[in-house]
Amino acid sequence: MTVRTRIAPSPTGDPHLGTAYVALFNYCFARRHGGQFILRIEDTDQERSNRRSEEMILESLRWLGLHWDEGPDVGGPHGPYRQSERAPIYREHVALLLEAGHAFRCFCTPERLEALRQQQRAQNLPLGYDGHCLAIPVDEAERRAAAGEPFVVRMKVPRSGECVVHDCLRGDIVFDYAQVDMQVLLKADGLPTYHLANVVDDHLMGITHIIRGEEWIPSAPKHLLLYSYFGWTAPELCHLPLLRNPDRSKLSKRKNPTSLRFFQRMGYLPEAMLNFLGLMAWSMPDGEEKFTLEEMVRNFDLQRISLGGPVFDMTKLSWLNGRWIRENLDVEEFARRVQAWALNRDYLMAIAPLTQQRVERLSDLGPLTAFFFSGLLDPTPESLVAGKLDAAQIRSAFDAMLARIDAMTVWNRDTVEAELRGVADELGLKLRDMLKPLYVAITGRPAGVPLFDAMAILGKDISRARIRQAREALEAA
RNA sequence: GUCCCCAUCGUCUAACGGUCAGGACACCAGGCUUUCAAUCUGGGAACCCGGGUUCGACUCCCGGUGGGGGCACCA
Repeated sequence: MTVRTRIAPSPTGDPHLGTAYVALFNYCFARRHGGQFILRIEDTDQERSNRRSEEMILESLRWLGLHWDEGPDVGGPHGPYRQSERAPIYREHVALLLEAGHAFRCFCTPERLEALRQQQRAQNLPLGYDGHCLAIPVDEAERRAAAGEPFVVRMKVPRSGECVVHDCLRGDIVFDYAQVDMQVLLKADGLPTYHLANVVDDHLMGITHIIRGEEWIPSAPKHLLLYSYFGWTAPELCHLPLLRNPDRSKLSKRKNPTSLRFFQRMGYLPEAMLNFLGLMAWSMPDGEEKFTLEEMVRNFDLQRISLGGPVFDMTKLSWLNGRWIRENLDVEEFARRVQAWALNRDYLMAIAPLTQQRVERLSDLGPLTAFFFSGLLDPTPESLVAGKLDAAQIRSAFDAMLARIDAMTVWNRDTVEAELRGVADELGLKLRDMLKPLYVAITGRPAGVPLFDAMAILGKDISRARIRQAREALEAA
């Protein structure tokens, strides 16, 4: 049996560091055992999934050099590799479960379910479906469904007994079935939920080892139950510890930069990123900290994973990145990397129109545009509070901006302007007053090229990180 | 609240019953260097607590505490 692993990102936002981390381990495990590594897009959430996000995720994983053997872009014998294109497959499988009595139609309204949850919460009961629609006779359920009444399909779960989940790192984990929810498998829109799609696809795609984040442990019993309902052998399960923020909570974009694009814009090398991710929860047998992807593959062993959730420490990443720059690039290659990073024609052409009118000598360009070629700026509190607003006002303005920026999917001059005007209105501030500290946060100086254009060019990730850093500078003051 | 997972320097980790608990980042002090880096040398810094098991526990078991995650028609 050849080993097959997969990374299955959901295209609902920026390419996440955690995706790269899990992908790396899946990649290494598959390669180490001469197997295949598959990329599958989990876009069953019609509301949140979007193509742009999918493109960015693929782009970032390619940038890192984690090549997949099968995927939506390269195809393969088990396609399609995009779940939204597999709807008929899931419906067939749901029909199988329904027929075998392993699943049932549920006509409960979202309102009823919400009320149920509230009641359970109030009484400190475990949350979960109460089995209301289990009582509906099958022929009646079929009639109502045929008549066009909206419904979902839920899986049946034994009301007693226990389920043993074998995790290859933790050993056996025991759950009472009583605490496993009767999960929705097929949503009212006809698309499957993660739980169903994931099981069906992993089986059909021949996945032998599921290496995923620890957050999935609690739903493993549902997955195992589904495998047994279908009469399939379940893959090996291996749950990786979650990457953490410095405060030890699960790594999140609210607290830290998590977008792979951010790290790219910051000037980290893909080799160093991968190397550092390989240092998260894993170590080389000889303790060596600097290694290539190939070396990691050659030495990879799941048993060397440590289970405490690692804090992602950007300072150490920077040190490692420095080593890669110094030790692995000759001057020629270093120059090429820099050029590809920001001294390329596209980037310069975006900046040129903003600067031409503002220089008297070409040499004025340096100070005027330094912030375009920088990472984080580390502004002082004094420089930020130079305008009409006081520190507290600026802080809340920054908070409001960050909230809006997080929600933005389209990033350009006009959308940035619109959102920032929105923030000023929301806070009852004059745009001009609010923009002054923002200008310093983004460019590090009191004046220069137009702000909205600068933010558009810098991109969402760096812009957001600079605002967050400025906000923190004021906090400390 | 409830279920589950986890627990070594501030951080990433090594150790898989017998080590003065090792390395790395960061920090501090020196050396080298025209500056700054880089680099070299040195330093401080950890086995969460309490019970067992054992001749012997960081290592195994139990309890506590602490941290984290899950509890959606999101993944």
